[in-house]
Amino acid sequence: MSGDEAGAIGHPAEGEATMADVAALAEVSPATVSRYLQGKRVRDAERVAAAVEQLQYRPNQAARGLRSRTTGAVAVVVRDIGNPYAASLVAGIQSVAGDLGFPLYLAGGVDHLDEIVDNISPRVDAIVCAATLDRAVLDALRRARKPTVLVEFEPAGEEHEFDVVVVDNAAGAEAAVGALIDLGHRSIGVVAGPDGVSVARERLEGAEAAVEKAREGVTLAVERTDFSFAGGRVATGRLLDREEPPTAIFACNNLTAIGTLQCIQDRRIPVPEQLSFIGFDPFAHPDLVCPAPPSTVDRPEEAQGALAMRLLEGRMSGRGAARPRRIVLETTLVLRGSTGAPPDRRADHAGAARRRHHLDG
Amino acid sequence: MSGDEAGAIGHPAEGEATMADVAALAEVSPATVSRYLQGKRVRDAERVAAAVEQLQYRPNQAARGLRSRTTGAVAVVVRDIGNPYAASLVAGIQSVAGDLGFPLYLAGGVDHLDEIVDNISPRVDAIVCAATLDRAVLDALRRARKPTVLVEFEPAGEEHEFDVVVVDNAAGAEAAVGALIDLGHRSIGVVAGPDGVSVARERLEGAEAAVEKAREGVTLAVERTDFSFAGGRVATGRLLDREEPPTAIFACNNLTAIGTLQCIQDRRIPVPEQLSFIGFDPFAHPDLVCPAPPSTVDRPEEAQGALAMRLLEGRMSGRGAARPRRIVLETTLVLRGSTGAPPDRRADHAGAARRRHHLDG
DNA sequence: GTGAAAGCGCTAACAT
DNA sequence: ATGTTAGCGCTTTCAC
Repeated sequence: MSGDEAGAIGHPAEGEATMADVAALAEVSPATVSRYLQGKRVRDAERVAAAVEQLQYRPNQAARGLRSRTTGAVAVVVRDIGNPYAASLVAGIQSVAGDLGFPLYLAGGVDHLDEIVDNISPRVDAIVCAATLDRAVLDALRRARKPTVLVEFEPAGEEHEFDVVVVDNAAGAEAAVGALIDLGHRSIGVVAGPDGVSVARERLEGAEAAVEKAREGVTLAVERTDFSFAGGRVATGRLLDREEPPTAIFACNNLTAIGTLQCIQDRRIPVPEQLSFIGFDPFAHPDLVCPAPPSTVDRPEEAQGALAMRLLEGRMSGRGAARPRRIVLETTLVLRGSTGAPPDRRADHAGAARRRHHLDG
Repeated sequence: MSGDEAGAIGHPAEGEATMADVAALAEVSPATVSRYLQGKRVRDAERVAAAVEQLQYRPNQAARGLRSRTTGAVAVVVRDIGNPYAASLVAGIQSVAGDLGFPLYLAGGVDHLDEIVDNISPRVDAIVCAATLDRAVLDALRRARKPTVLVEFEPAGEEHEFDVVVVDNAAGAEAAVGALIDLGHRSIGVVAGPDGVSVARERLEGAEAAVEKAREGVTLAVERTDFSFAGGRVATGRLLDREEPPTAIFACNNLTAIGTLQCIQDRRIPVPEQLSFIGFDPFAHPDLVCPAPPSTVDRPEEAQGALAMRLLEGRMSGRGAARPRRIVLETTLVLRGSTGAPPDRRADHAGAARRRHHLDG
């Protein structure tokens, strides 16, 4: 395919033009073309550029990778791309990876994540991992020996050498529970996550911190879940079945929040009149949610992804501190219709509701 | 790194073992190892297997690709991974790609999709494209000269050579509008999509077909949108502002459906008492949606993705018909609380509603 | 700054 | 069925 006549004609009959073709057409050596492509100064840059353009030359990534041991690609690891949080994160990563010219591998699956990481890691220069981490996955990440950034999930109580981009989960939870306390709630239910998951622990700790700061007789009723949709539903049922059910519920992630709302819906509990609600993680369209638009602790998901990708880019190009970096982003508490005063403090609120109703009619 | 002492020790000091290392340890030629790895029959298979295991040998994909001109990877092209439909589809593709051992490139972005396809195509053996298609994207797909399957979106009125996995959009829309007609609706609003998008056209045609079949005085009020969220909201407003507003609305995709519901919510229109609603595409949690759980025409998104990937696998391994295949899946109409009889036929329904209310209280 | 030459790790002819 | 050989397209010494 490469050869004399190809250069002369300007169009290798079939298949891609090679660097040798470009070199021949530009009347330089392949080495010069290679240098030109790497952005180095070259005497006949214009002629080379013209040849590249004329032949529609595209470097062969396999050959380049074989020689230089790079791939020019990045992997993003998530357990379930169907989770809106993961999808937004990936969207954020994708947008900056695209700008940087890095194709993105999507590696995922609920199980065997360690094997998946092992399979993908030779194909990439760097990894973004936004999945709950167990020992096996962590080991796979280490085996990769590639720049890696952990997004949102950190290994449970363990030293590690990776960069990290997280949100301040504890502060977010504290703000949420604090807001409920300020409204007068004294018994607050928490739909928590697994103890082994970093974000679950932090959010629970944040909730507890808010209670401690209040220093009044505020009690927290905690139900653990697996952070699933169904788990949230069951846990909420348990909370509401207690002797003295809470007047407010804080659900610690997006899936359990759905479960909580479904349970509330099933039981036709007036929100926020009888029960207030705050969830962690944004809803796509809160204004369409029953029984009331849910208050949420929102994270900047796309920004988080974008930041992770930029961090990685820095590592790959050798810039950045040698030490692992840890970036903590802030959450935002958005109070919506699902949050109000507890029943025993609602006199004035009920009046306000009536007044609003009048205005509507 | 490869060489005599490596084989003897069994552990190349650093970096990966090469095929030569394996061959030396197993006392066969590299070619035999290569054949073994490709699943061909080899005399000393056990010894080779042992050597592979002992050295933790992982083939170098770059070298393999350079030689064999394959990549072992697949690309999935979507415009916006944040769209739940796209995310589900990708999940379906991912699950079978994982089983087949194909890493997945996620290629996407709203703009410049043709360039993105050009960039990704040399890195993959096959492409799944689930994005609206314009001339530029289509050309990029053709330039790739790789097995390609189009999911959901087909080029607007144009011959093409690609495999296709779609749902029967027209039948789905016809079922939805037919159900509204059967309930007694005579004026039905349609929030349609852009004329250039195949699914938009088909869904509108399906709606029209239902009206024709009815042969009574049923009229369709059509508002075009760009299939966006905001577009759906505006279009719904226009429908409701008409002289004789429709008693039911059919929204032709998931984004416009959200917009429609928001508009309905804004105007506090009772659903389904005064206005019925059906959308195209599933909602993640329909029971939590206000003002009423939306009826929807559901597609088997994950199955669609899985099927596309299997089709591709067949093409890559040379199996399958030479001619392009076209697979059409069925949709499912799910009627929920957002759909009922029109106001002028609600006498009995209102009674039913009252009765239900009594039972609750 | 440039060109010549070597070689990354693998697969595919080819001859045996 | 096996080994030998060549070379995929590129980057990177090295000498100039």
